[in-house]
Amino acid sequence: MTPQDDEVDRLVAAWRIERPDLDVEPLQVLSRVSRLAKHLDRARRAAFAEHDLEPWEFDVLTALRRAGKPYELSPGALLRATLVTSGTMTNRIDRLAQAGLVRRRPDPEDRRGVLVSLTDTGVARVDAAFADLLRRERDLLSGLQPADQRSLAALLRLLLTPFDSPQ
Amino acid sequence: MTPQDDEVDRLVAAWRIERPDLDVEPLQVLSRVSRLAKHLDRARRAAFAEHDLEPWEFDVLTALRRAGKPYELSPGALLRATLVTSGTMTNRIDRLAQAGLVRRRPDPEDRRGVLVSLTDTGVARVDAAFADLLRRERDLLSGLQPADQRSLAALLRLLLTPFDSPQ
DNA sequence: GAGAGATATCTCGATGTCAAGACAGTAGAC
DNA sequence: GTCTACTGTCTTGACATCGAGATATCTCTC
Repeated sequence: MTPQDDEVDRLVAAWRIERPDLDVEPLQVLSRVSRLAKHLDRARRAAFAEHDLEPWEFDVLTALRRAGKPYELSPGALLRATLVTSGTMTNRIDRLAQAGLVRRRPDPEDRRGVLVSLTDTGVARVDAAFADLLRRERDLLSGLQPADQRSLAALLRLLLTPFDSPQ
Repeated sequence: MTPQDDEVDRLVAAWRIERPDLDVEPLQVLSRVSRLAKHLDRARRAAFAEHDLEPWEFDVLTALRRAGKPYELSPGALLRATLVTSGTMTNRIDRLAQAGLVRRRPDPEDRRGVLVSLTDTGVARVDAAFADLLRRERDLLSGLQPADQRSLAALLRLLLTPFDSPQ
């Protein structure tokens, strides 16, 4: 009934020997978050490959899709949604437009601004990829009871709130 | 007593409106993991900047430090510890060696192999940066009771085990 | 002991990201 | 109205990463 050790257990054990003077307890949570994210990235990449999408393309397209009709947001809104810098977002939009998945037009209300919207092809692609992603994510979570999933989500939310709520 | 909403709550709510046909529950856990990892990366970058270290440098140095005296591992062991590709690891070792933080020598037991070890400077730098990182991570976790931290770690371990235990 | 396949490391080209700064346009204070 | 500070987007150059493939060595089988 003892749970199986993972890499982080080994890592923490090693630190306890090498630096017995330090309290390495925080690693139990935060190293797991980082490592899990890295594994998730790989799983996502594999899932999207079947739909001819890169993870970065998917991130932008889903942000637009979630916005609802007419599936249109400013680059600024997109970079806040995806946690990348403005230079990165410009580059992403350029390539998505070139691939025919999004369209750019000047913002009629703010002449500095631009509005980016999904094309029909873009909507279709992101819908298919998203359904597929959810299938795979459900699979990754299948080791957890529904109640455990909810506790996990709640605890993670506590950690995330300080980052997400400005100030 | 209702917990504060975070970005992921907003994201999930948006999906429920746009795609009511899909069960987006998995996002509650996995999107939080990804977003948290992204925020963590930034926090780590800031912490290491004070010690003149990049996150990738820190990752390699800590792997060696954890190995214990004589702080020596093969590039292969290092890339398994850090989840990067072999080309990346070669590049990292090159630059760390150039910075005087590690040393490379041929493996006397396997002529294909190489052994990488920390220099004294390397040990000192990683020890200082690690102590600092732990301080900051403890701070990030201060919103959680110790018992909650343990549950969170245990739940994350369950998700991580399938990735870490080969097969 | 010869051959086949596995392993360890490195090389190279392509690419996505970031940081800093440029530029145009907006908005608030006086 | 004008000035100043701010905002939104884009440009540029540097750089870390990946993936595929090259090379050398080891190991197992026969």
